[in-house]
Amino acid sequence: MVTAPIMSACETCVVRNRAICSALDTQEINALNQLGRRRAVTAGEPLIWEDDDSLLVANVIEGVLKLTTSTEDGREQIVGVAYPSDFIGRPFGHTTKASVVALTDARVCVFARSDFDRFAKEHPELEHKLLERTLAELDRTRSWMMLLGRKTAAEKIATFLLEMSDRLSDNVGCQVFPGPRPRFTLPFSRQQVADVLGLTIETVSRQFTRLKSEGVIELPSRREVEIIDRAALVGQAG
Amino acid sequence: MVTAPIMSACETCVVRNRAICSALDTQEINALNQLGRRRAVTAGEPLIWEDDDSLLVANVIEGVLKLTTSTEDGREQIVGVAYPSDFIGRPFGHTTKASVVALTDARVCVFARSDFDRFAKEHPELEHKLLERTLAELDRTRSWMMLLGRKTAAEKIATFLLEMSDRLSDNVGCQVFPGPRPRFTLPFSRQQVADVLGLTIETVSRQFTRLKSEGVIELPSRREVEIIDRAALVGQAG
DNA sequence: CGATAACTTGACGGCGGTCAAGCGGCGTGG
DNA sequence: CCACGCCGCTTGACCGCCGTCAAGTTATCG
Repeated sequence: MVTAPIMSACETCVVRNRAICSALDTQEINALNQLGRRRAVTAGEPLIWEDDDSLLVANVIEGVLKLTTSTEDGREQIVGVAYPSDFIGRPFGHTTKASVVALTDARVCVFARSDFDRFAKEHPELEHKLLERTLAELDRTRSWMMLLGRKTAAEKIATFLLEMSDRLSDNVGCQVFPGPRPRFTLPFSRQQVADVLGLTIETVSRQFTRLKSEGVIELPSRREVEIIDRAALVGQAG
Repeated sequence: MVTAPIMSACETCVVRNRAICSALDTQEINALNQLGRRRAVTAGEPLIWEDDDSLLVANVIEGVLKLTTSTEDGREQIVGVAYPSDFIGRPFGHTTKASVVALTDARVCVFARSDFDRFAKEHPELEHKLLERTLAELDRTRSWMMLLGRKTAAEKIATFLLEMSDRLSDNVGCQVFPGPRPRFTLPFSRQQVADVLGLTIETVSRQFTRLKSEGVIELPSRREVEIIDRAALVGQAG
């Protein structure tokens, strides 16, 4: 029986060239591959718990996950959303303050934090990628603070739909006509949209209905959104 | 006349061992010193404008600065606060989406972004420090999202006062009795407190008055706060 | 086809925003 | 030293957005 050449799963990984792994050459990525393992997470399944010892870090290969914090009395706020090629977890010696739960079925590439920390310190190029990613995430998070602190429900919904349109079309890869597609499937339930925007489920529902009745969007099914009048959304986004 | 030994200003800098510079040895910091310059910023003076080309990055030596974003119609949200030893600005090729304005008279150590970027890539230890700092800032920002999205005005104010108490006592350096001091001077006006918490100035004022009348805090002057009943604040922080 | 969860819709009320007036501390100038 | 004016803050009255509570409707799955 002929054995295939030794080759890590990384080399055929769909996010090989987009995740922080892109900083590594073949030899390095094989070394990293030894430390990690692939793992499937089904929709709704948690990957990391709030106030966990944060033993895990991971790259998202496929699917969408939410990062949340909660108050003791059960109020929840989604503080981040991780898409394919995103990095999740908290390296370098701190406990996470966010839970990570899969929104869709997902595949991730997980590492023990201690292993990852050690490997990263020995590979500055990897750390540089991680730094760029973290800086970008901080930018995004800060613009979301503006939304949470100062925008009305209508503005929040409009901004959210525009962002989803951008984000989800990014993940399509190559489109014949570039730019956000007018139609997409939300990875969020109504309650989760509310948790992203700091609203209640009823307010989210009412705003969706309003936009539909104004002819700005169409709602083919519960999870699908089609943007009919993008300019109107931009106008309402504040 | 006897000349003093050549020595960069960095070596006597008060944040030498706390800022990201602590990653560098004497020779390296002298090289970095060649690239930067010290600058005084008076209270209210801007250092970086929103949507700027982000030509500057800086370390805070002394004072407090705010990072803000605004909507076109003038609503403002403070998305971050920089204290001594904090790093400000956006390295690695992106425009900032936040303005930076001094809240108190401040001294910073500024670099052209391009110079800093180049230097950082050649000094992985510096990048590592910057990464740790950015990760910590992201954690803080995310917990602030919880506050903005899900907490009531009373909870916001209580959380804010506790955070200020922690932050400002940190900067005292060595205290005989460790732990947050019960009294401090706010670097914020009422309007700025409102901009941090996503409230209006009137609501902030009313909440302060309420806490005072409940005997939880004392307000010796407009900018000073004394925490009388810390447990009550913790209880109200949600 | 029924059960269950997710969502929508309606009625109502309260938190916090808006508008407006009053207060007070501080700096300036007489 | 005191009078004045300004600016930041406080307080009050009112109201609207959005949260709460409840009922009705639609998808989904056994």
